[in-house]
Amino acid sequence: MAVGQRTTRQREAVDRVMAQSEEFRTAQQVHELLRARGDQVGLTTVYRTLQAMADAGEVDVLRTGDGEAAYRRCTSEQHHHHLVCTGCGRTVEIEDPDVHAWTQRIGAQHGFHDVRHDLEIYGVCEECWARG
Amino acid sequence: MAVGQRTTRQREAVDRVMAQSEEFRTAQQVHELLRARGDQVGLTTVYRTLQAMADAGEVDVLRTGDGEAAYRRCTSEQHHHHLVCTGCGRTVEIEDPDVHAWTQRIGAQHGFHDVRHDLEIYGVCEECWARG
DNA sequence: TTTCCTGCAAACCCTTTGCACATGG
DNA sequence: CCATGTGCAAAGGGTTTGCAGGAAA
Repeated sequence: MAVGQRTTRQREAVDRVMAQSEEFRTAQQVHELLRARGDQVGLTTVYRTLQAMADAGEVDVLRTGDGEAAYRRCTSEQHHHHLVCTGCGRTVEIEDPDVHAWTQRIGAQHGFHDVRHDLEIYGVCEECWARG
Repeated sequence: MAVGQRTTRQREAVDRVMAQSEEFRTAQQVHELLRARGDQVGLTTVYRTLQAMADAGEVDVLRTGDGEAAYRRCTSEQHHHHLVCTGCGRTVEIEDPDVHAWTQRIGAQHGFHDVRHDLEIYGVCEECWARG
């Protein structure tokens, strides 16, 4: 848990669900999973908790093709990107050997401070491609 | 214009706006730009036209961080990225020597087809930094 | 006890859809 | 003509917020 937050039944439940999988899940999916396992947590709280976790850097966020926010536990502290299938949403985590350093260099060259970047890679995975 | 579509004042207006810039714009921004230049086009029509253009492969689509769809004219020009100042919005165009090739390689390694990517670099430019 | 958290309901906001009218071909 | 496009208004759907009650510290 991030500092400055209280330990509540609801947050522990969300933590547990996020901890047990590496898949991206929307807030609604997390909420449904919680219901399924008997943890009663309000949808609002799920939204707020996931946002807090994202702010704290505990989970990654991305937007699905139809505009939903999807969250997934960070599996590596190291800077990385995601290769996302636009067909099924399957995601592969990609280590980033060079891009980060390159963007820092570019930013510095142009006198920019506090440089960061967003990189998402999209494609159609083998299965979805075969399926048509 | 894509085949099988009628040429209307509204579509020509949207085409014109999209043609004159390489920036990503949301439907609402396009609508506002049209109003500003005196082209009266309904927001609904802007949405429908941009979707049609996306289906026809005339524009690229991506989702912004807060879930809006953003559209940009497909450019056959060289692939490049933008270094954007989060203070004043100033943008520097950056040539991309390696990132594109790298993402293609990564996608292929994981069996992905039709691989593309979005990369935006953010920072605070010298002036904004000095200004505090 | 004080401060933060929760959850319901309602508000929000972008986007899509139903429908009657307008218009390109 | 008539198939397609347009625009208003209303519905959709995910997400956020106001607020009163509840729980952690």
